[in-house]
Amino acid sequence: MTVVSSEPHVPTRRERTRAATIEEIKQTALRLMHDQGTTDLRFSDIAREMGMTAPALYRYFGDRDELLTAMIVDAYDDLGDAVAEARDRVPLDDPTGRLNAVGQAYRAWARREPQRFALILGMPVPGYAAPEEGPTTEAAQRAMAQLKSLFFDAAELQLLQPPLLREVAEPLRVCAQAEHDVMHPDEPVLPVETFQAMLHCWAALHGFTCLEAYGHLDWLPAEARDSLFDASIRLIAATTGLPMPQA
Amino acid sequence: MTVVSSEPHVPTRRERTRAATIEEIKQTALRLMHDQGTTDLRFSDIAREMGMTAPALYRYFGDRDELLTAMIVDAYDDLGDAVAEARDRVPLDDPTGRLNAVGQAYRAWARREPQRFALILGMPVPGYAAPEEGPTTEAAQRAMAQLKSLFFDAAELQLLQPPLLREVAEPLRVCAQAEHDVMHPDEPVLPVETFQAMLHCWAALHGFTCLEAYGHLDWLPAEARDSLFDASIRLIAATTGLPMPQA
DNA sequence: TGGCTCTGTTATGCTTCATAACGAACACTA
DNA sequence: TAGTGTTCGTTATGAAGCATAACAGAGCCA
Repeated sequence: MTVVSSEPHVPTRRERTRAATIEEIKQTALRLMHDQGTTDLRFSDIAREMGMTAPALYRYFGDRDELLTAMIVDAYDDLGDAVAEARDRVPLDDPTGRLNAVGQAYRAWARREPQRFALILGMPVPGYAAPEEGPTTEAAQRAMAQLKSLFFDAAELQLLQPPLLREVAEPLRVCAQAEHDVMHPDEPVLPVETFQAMLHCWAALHGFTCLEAYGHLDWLPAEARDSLFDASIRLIAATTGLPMPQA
Repeated sequence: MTVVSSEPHVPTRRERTRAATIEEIKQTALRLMHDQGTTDLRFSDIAREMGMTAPALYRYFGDRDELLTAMIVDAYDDLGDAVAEARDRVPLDDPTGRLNAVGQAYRAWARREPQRFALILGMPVPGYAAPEEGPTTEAAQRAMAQLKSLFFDAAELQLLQPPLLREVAEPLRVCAQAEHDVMHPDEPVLPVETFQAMLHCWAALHGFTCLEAYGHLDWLPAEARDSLFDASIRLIAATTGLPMPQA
């Protein structure tokens, strides 16, 4: 029980297998969600799939909600990673290209895993009460920071033109300042109108993504949806003051 | 069983009470969803609330999905009505004001009834399979037409400037034409770039609404959210080519 | 009044979440 | 190598939900 070694924590064999089981549970739950196409998950199904009985899972997650919380955190992290990776594949001095990459990654992730997308950014799962101030909000902030940093980098390189809408109402103005002080005190302060435009950008991107991921754009053929998305990204770039590609 | 009267259908007493019961079931389900804050609904709860036993409900809805379908249709209709009513309160010659009214109505409805909003425009409820080609898609199209008609009216009055983005990729172009021919063959044809902008408009509006309704903007104080929404509406108006208010 | 339908009931079966009680494997210590 | 406590899994049990079956009373009509 007492850790004597000087290393932070040498995982014992038991801890390793335990961690592996936890991971397997989450993976199995993920696969089941994906297969069945719902955000619903049953302990019995997971256990059956793993060749175990349902009560055994309670050794690892005290509750159905606890498993859900873990999966929500994972999903946020995964989405954030996907976005960050796509963004960083485009050079810093091409912020519009980076925005496009971020948008495409966001969209692709949601289409690839609509259930996880619904889990984190949709309506809370029936019967699930998110832990207050818990790890989920942290994970959400981490993911959101990936989008913000795009604008920070662009601002630093002087690549940000004024956005389409210059006026910012007072409540949002003070709030932007507060948000900056709390979340990014070390970053240079972003123009308020850019902050406003950025939120609009997120909303527009998110809206398209939701509609598509949940099938509400199925009446459009795939290529038309792609065209529309491209157009939306260009509109978003224009409204936020990112340099337009050629045209 | 055979209807002999010349009137389309004189509802007999039994039919009236039956319809009333169906209505009460839906109302009760709605209230429970609202109270519990989920899209989950249990026959047992509804029955208990109505002073009945659960199996009795199967006389009115053969299935939990059947009840859900009915509620989805109602929700679409209700949303469509709310949007149309708000829109028509603003004169025809002020399309930007009408857009604002539509946006506010959409947003207000979603905030007032996040569960119903999730029901129709969110991820399908766990275990619910929407009937193919059923009444839900019709209801959805009716609701969506309320937004479109705003643009039709504006176009008819020559109040539509070219949108911010003129280029429209080929796949979307042909698709817009087809959509028009199928859905609104009698209306004058809308410029393709306006069609594109309109979809972007819907997505942006929907994105903000989703984020707010599901609590992902709770870190912003209410007045800041209002400001942001106003700004978004103005941005949307600008991108779609609607005349900007004063500025 | 007799007969039919409609509407509700109780009884039943299956499935899930969740807990309790128990047993076997493991790791560590003497 | 044998002993001991922890960990992990099992079966057993209970409560609740969906759904169906079988049955009983009320309404309507000849």
